[in-house]
Amino acid sequence: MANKAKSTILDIARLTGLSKGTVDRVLHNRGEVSRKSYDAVMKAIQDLGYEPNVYASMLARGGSHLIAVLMPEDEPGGFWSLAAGGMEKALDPLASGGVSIEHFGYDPTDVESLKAAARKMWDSNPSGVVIAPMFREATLQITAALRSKDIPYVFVDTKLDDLGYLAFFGMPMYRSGYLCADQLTGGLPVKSLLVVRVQRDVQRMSDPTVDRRAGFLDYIHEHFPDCVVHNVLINPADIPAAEAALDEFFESHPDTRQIAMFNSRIHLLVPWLERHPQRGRRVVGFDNLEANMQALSRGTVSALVCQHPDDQLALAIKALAERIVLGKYPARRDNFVHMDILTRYNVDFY
Amino acid sequence: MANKAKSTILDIARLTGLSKGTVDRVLHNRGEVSRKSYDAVMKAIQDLGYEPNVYASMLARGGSHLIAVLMPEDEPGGFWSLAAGGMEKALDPLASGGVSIEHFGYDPTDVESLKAAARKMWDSNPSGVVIAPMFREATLQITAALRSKDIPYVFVDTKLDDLGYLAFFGMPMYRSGYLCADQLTGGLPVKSLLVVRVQRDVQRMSDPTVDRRAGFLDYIHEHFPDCVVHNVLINPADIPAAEAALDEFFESHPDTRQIAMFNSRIHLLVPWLERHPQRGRRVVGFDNLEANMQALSRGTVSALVCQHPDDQLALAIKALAERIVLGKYPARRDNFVHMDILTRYNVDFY
DNA sequence: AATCTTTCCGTGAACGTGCACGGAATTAAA
DNA sequence: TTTAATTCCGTGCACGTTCACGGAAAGATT
Repeated sequence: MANKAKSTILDIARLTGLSKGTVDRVLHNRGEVSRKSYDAVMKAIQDLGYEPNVYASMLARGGSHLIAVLMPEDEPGGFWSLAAGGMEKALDPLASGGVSIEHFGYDPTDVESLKAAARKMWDSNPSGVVIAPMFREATLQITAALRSKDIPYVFVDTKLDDLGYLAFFGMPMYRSGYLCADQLTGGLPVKSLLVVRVQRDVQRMSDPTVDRRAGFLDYIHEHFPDCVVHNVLINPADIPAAEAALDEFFESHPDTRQIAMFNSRIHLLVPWLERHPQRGRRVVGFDNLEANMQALSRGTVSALVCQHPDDQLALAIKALAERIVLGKYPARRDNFVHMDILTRYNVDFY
Repeated sequence: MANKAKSTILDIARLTGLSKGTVDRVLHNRGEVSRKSYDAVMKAIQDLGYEPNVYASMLARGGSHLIAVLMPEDEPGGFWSLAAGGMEKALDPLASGGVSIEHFGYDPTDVESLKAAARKMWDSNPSGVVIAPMFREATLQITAALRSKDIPYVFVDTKLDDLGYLAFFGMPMYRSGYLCADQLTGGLPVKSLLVVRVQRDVQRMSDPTVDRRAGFLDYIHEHFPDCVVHNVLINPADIPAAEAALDEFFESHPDTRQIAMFNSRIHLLVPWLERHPQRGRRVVGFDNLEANMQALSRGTVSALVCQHPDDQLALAIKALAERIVLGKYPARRDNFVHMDILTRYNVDFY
């Protein structure tokens, strides 16, 4: 911006009477330079409006920056598999070459597998790490270690009460619950509705959907104080039992027309829903999993609120890459992706 | 992918017994190389799985690629101003340095201004051009000239019946009308509704909203054949007259509750709407203009269907940059951005 | 056979930065 | 004063491409 003719490291050297070696040292502040020279170079950088040439830099360094992704792994078509797709997206052809990405997956229900993944991650000697935290304590240990080695890390999906993170990319969970309730009711009074929830393990994992649930309930209570919110708990591993629970519920509440789920597994209900069609029913779930979108276009599901986990991951990686390669800090530390509403009429273009 | 150790231009030279100069010539196929050598080099490229090093390439070329954007210009906060924001977005820090962008604006109601802008554009000697076409004939002349100079161009927003374009980024107009109708009615039967339309100039400009209107009407006729669709024509330059027209309409149709507009100017109706509140009214418009979003969060407008013109432009520029810098062709030629539904409950995170 | 074209190809200097190496300048220790 | 340690700094090669320049080889023309 300052000078039209892009100034180089050599210009700074000439201007200060130093050599490019010294300039290089202050640019990467790795010491071995006197206070006087340091100040002179800094001033020259300001005056000339110097900006490093990324291409020359990348070329000289010979690439090889590793960004590690520490993220749960699930079945193909699942939420985390969808998110994993964002890694390719981030490897934009123009930006690639210099950075590579490695995915260290772990079982979201098993702390030990996280620790194992973290060890492997550690061995790969990454320049930056993306973390989707599931277990608070274990993750805090990891981030502490990263901080002590000055390795930047960004959170995705869930944020921990940790202060050293470079950035966070996620969804505004409370608001997403609010939005979900609005989509479910269409803004029209409802007497009773059903929320299907998944039984959580006893382990104290971080569960972001509690905020979503709060937003949902607040909307209902604010708009329709008389509405009764029923709950049915299911176990994803035991579908027959889950369907039996639904049968039982609708036996005693045949008039309930609205069904919501707060995680990405609404597709689990689809077979049952399609065997039990109901006039005027509305079903709202979350996230653009392939199975969910199919149910959407068949009309079984009315709407999906999407947070695009792949975009979140891609943005996280990009922020990390900019930090590592250019030393640039993200504009905002906490970034909330926008919530998209998917219906059968706009699902085709996803 | 083929070889782990990234192969270079020099590897190819050694393998073929030629020199890097020759290899370079076939890589950019600018002739001056015998058939035999050409084939040999091509084979070696295949065998080694050679991929050019973008950084070295950019560095050597010394940057300075110009992408010209030939796009209408309107008032601040207008549709095209929003789109223009995508230019910055495209200048991703990691990708920048090599390409610069220049915007050549024109008056969307004046063919002559397009021609003038095209001349300026031509003088800037661009390596690629993004075009948002408004006038068919004049634009076809421009693209013909571009083709004769082998300058790639991509269409944005509207596509012309032109075969030489590199890519197109736009919205599925017909489907967006369909979606709009669904959002307006909520899927529930409606007896009558109002469409507010803008008087078009007589000039034969390309007007993509006719497709949108078709999609809208088809939805209505398919779902609610008894519904009457009323039209009110307004002139954006004469708001008082427009409001008078609305007064007149609702005088004779007091029961009509749903209002739609097919372009981005729904905000023009907002003052009138807020002076004439009506219980149970639904208003649906298009595009995330600042004024529209404010009306949304106040509840005056019920929903907006957004096509993110800025993203379209950013994607277009990116595709062009990849073509110019890397010689890479986009995966798909016709790209439809997804349609986002905005309500007052998810507008905050845009 | 000599000269002139034409076609093809190799050479070498940039591009701007990173980094290892060694050496100068300064200060401390003898 | 000499030597050793320390702090600071300059030199020069490497990274993989691009491109202008000049020249060899082959063919065409006398």
